[in-house]
Amino acid sequence: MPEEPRRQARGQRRMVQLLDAAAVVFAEAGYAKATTNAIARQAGVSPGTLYQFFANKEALAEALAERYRSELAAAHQKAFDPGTAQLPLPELVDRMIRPMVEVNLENPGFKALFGSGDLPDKLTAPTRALQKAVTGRVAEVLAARYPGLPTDRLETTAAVATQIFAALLGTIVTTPAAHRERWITELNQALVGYLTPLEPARSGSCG
Amino acid sequence: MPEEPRRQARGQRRMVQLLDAAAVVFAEAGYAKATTNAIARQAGVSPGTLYQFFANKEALAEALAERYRSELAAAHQKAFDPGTAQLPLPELVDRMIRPMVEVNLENPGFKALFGSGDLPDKLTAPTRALQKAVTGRVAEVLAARYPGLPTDRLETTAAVATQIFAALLGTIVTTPAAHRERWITELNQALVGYLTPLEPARSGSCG
DNA sequence: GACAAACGCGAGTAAATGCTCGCATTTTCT
DNA sequence: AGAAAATGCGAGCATTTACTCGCGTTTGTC
Repeated sequence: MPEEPRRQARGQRRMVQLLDAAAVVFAEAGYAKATTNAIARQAGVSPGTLYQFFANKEALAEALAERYRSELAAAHQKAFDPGTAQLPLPELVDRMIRPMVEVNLENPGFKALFGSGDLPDKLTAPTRALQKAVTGRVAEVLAARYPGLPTDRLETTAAVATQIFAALLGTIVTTPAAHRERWITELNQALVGYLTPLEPARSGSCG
Repeated sequence: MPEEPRRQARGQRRMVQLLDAAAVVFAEAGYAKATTNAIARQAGVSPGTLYQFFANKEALAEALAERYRSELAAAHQKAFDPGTAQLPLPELVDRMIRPMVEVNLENPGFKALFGSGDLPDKLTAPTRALQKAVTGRVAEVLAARYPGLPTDRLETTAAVATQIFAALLGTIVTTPAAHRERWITELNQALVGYLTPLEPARSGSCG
């Protein structure tokens, strides 16, 4: 197999440019209907140039998914001081939700790679990686808050919470900003409702 | 536009056969990657024959969605005696969930038309119709249980509940039957948790 | 400056795919 | 029986699309 060429500064910039273009086109058309020619055009580049940097459409999607993965990790790291896990549940959930919604609003292509279930088998890999990264984060937080929870129960809960999140994400990001808060509240309530049974009984709750 | 020919019994059977085949192929490949030639082959029929009965791929999907819509309605009608709405919340949710899961298990193509977000714009119509039918059912039940709820709040709640359901449906139907119950329980808990705040306070709950 | 490697182009290709068309067979109607 | 309508076939068309290739330009290194 041909080895990766040693990239020049110009090439690195082109790659960023192409990923940006891919994000736009994926967001507009979805992965399946997005064409590599359209991505090249969006980047102001010829199809040949695109293939100088990415072996195929799948590799492009993979690289884009990797970018999102790292942006997500950064956003979460910024939102989690140590001690966050001890906050009241609604606030904890809020702190997990907001950064992810923001990443989604800033990166239009995210949903196309994260949410959709109708992708060709080959793309399952990058998508699964994204989902797994998110689920992993959620699991960490749950583990910090509920130290007594058995591992398998924890993983199940994290998976369900992530899927609920993914389900409402589409509605949230496609809603005009004016009414967006309403759906975020709704998502918050759904997650809080799902997680509340795990909370230890609060003293004084029946004052 | 050419009017629909008067179908013979043979033709009606072919249409059923083609819808069955479409369901299988959609389920295996997803809508986008499913080819009409493959559907015809699956039905043991030539491509020309397929187009004798369905104007195009979209019309095929539409007819399939309509079939699912009616199966769903039948399943729900069977599950709802009058008075069901007054059951304890977990049981009510269970009664809503089970028939839909069953319909999904019996109809492999359902998820491909119901769940996926990456569909071409044209298919948005049948998909939306399916989602709307389900959401409508949910809204009816919620209206019966919570008569005081304002309409917009009711619709929002129904939409969210439906999306949560759709999100976990994929996991449920792809899980081997042995572990399926576990995920159904999880879905139940998520929905109960989300809806509990709407319940009127139970007397004696702090006995 | 000279050489190689990376970059860039865009017409072109092979394969896939939704769909058509001419023609043959079967069913329905009178 | 005979006409008309419905059903059936499958080679093949028109289009799309991921990807290639030959060749020219720019960049980095000595």
